[in-house]
Amino acid sequence: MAESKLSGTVLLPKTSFAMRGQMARQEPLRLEAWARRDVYAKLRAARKNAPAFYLHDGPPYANGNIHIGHALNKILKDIVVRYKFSRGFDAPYLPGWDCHGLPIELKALEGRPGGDKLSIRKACRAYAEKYLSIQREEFKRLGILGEFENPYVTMNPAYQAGILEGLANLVERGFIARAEKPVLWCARCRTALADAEVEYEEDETPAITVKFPVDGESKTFLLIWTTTPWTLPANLAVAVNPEARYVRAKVGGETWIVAESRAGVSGVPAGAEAETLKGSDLTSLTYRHPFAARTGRVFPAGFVTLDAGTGLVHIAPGHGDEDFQLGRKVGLPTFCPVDAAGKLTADAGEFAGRSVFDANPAIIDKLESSGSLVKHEKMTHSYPHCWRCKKPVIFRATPQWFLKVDHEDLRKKMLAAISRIRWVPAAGEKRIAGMVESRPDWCISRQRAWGVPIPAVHCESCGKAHLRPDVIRNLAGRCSADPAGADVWFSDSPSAFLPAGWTCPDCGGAKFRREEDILDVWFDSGMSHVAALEKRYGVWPADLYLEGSDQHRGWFQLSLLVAIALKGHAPFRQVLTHGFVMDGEGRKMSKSIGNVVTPQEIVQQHGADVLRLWAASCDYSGDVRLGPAILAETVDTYRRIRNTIRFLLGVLFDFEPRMAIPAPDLDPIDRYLLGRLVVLTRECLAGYDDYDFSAVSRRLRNFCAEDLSGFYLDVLKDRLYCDAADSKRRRSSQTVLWTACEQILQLITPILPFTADEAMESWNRPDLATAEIRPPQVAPDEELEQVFGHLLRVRKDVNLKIEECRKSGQIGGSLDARVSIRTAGDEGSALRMFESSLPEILIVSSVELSNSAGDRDIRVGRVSGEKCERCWKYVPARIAAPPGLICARCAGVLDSAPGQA
RNA sequence: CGGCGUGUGGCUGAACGGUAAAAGCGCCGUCCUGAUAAGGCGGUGGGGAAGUUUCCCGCGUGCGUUCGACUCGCACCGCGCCGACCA
Repeated sequence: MAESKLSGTVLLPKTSFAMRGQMARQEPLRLEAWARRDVYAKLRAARKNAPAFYLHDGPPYANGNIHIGHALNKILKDIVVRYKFSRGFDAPYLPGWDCHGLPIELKALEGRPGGDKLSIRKACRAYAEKYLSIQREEFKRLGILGEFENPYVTMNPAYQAGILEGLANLVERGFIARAEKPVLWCARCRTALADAEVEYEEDETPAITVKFPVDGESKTFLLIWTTTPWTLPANLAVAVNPEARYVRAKVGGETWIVAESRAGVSGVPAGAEAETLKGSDLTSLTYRHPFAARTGRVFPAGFVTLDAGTGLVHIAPGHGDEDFQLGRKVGLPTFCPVDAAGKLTADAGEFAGRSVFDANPAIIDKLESSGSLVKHEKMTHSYPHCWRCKKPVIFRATPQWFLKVDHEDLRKKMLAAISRIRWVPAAGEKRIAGMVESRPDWCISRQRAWGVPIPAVHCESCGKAHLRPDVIRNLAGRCSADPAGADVWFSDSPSAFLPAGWTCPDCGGAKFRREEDILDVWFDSGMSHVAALEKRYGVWPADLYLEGSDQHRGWFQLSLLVAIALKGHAPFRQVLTHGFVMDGEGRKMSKSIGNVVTPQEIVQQHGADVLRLWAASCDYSGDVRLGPAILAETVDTYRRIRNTIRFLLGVLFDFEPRMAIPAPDLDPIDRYLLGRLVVLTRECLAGYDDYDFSAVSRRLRNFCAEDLSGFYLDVLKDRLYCDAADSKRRRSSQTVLWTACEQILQLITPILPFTADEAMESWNRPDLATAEIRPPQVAPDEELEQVFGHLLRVRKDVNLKIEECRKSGQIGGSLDARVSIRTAGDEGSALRMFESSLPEILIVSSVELSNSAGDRDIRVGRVSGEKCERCWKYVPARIAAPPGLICARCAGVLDSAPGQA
């Protein structure tokens, strides 16, 4: 057993860094250690006077467990934050949560339909708190670094105060106005409904075609069609498609105007004499309302289609969204003669007092008797119903608070600001600009319970609503002081917030009712740059916003809107967006398909670092994919990187910086690798700076696989294992390996913080965790790179020949090989320069080099001689050095250090 | 239906308008057993003649611009995000 004794003289890698990390189990322990050491605070302290980089967090909604999209988003953010720290920035990360809003209110309401506003709000708060805690733990488990113990929370009184202060400033500047807008309304529940609160069911309704007499032309009528006769009392106009073809058809002594393609179904007999014209030809006409004493006009509207009805659309701005939009565009009032109970009001004339659905037959009768009714049919179609009481809902205009997008040129200023922001990817600019251009005024009020109140007061005598900055600020002040926060608006009387003795400036009234509406949740989160970032850090604007691409319409836009209105500047300098997570085939993840991948299961199975590596590997500029195959690949990549680190740590077990060889004295192959390392670092830093993390992770993986495992480390094994421990050759390599290990650990830290930390711990290098990354300071050596270019090409071809030899059974391992190379030119001189190192570089036992007149020629055969029992190379003659027969080099090593091991 | 994106081998993904399938992974074969639940080396798109040397087709589909198109333009299809779904 001579060999086993000789094995003891070989310097094999030694490390406590395990080959398999068991990350799912190890990471939680590491998290505890981070919490104990408070690494986030340490990092911040280490960068106390450094330039800062503020990534401002977009608050997730505190509802449900986190999904893979949350994980992608937070991991990308954490990579940025950790990278910025490693480049010497102070990069605070203040996570936030969005807590108000309908989904939570609906959840909290489940199983407890009753309750007053304050008790509903209490239940909502408890619900949001619960999920905030759950999500916080889930985010922390991913290794996200930040102020998780003191996040910004939109339902916290201090934040609510921030929202209100912002609102007060907007009111003061004249951005907030009250106007009517149609909303989905349940007459039974007497409340506005959100889109999420309606369900569509098949319903039977009347469908009538009605004649509107044209002004100034006798016996000429516009034919309109509707399924909601009760909206006719609110009719103020008719819309036509300006591009469509219409006809004036002669029908029994009358002229009916209708879309050409709809004439038949609208009651025009086939073959009727007809004159065709364009929709735009109709837009100057006026008509008399069929039963109300007023006239209306015909307007062009792109939304008019010809797949139903007559091609002429009855417009009631108080009862339909498109009607409302058109009405606003052309200056029609928002006429809504329907009250909260769904009853027609006095403005509806003879139909006053009837509920809208009862009014239908009465109105049809009236039209019938006045000869205005052309057709009366029944129709079934899907119609919205209240999800609660299951009754059909109506569209009804009610007063709402708006933020005026064109006040003080806000829209123009937004567009100007958009062009000055760095959008990553660049397409984001076009996307958000298009949305801003076409966005309507922002309706900021919601008729719900769970949110920040809009502290307006209504005069009891004249009904006028007053939204006053001083009242808002009073409430803000109360919020800051009272743990109940904005609840005080609902628990206290409105006069408590008014100046003493204040009376209604319109009518002198002294009694006031409080506004019950709350703010849209987008107002909450859109204010975060002041209510969180600026309040907490005194910093404004943020350097970076980083969210999913859906936020172009959401958070990015509304934050921008609020910021430009308040401050005239964008709240961010750069905006980065990522796509959505699809399954392995690029399909949307859905429960019904069963292709949902959760971050929880990946973390549990493979650890957070694998999930982070996946996030870092994908090209997030579009949608990204995640499925079993992709996950398996990520796991393999992780292992490759991990094992390379493990080997580096292993071969550095007996090295310390004091043993380092000065740069000029390094062995050429070590200098070569150092050069590669410089390139690696530069490219990785450039990748990080461009937010191209997939380039970074690919570059790191390739470096580990190709430069290190495939070449450098493989070549080095002989000298690291078999040379004398403190030989210059060995120390030279270790000098560079040391640097390589440092660099790699620092470069992977943003992506694989758990693994990097584990390695630093095993290496006893806690200093690396807070150190800045710097490329090794070495001058590029082009000559050396060229020479190694030649060597690597030759090596490739030698390997091909070796493989042939192996296939034919002549040799097994490459050390069984003897290589002869005939070559010339630059390659020849490069090889000659390294002649004595060629066996090592090629990992063979002997190399003969000769000049070639023509093409390069490589031959490989079985080496003769005897195998050294220590280093396994073949030599002409072995030396007897108990316990075995070894080569001269090995004998020398054992002589100088007999106890080596 | 509209706006904005996106589409390259089994997977992740490269490619100034100029030789496509870079590189990696996976897979297959093989060596090693001193990185060992590791590591090295080699091979690996489809179809057709054919056989170790050539030829044809292949960057979602189809047109177009060009001497030349993965790259530019148009249309269509698939997928995704955001909206509009109505009188």
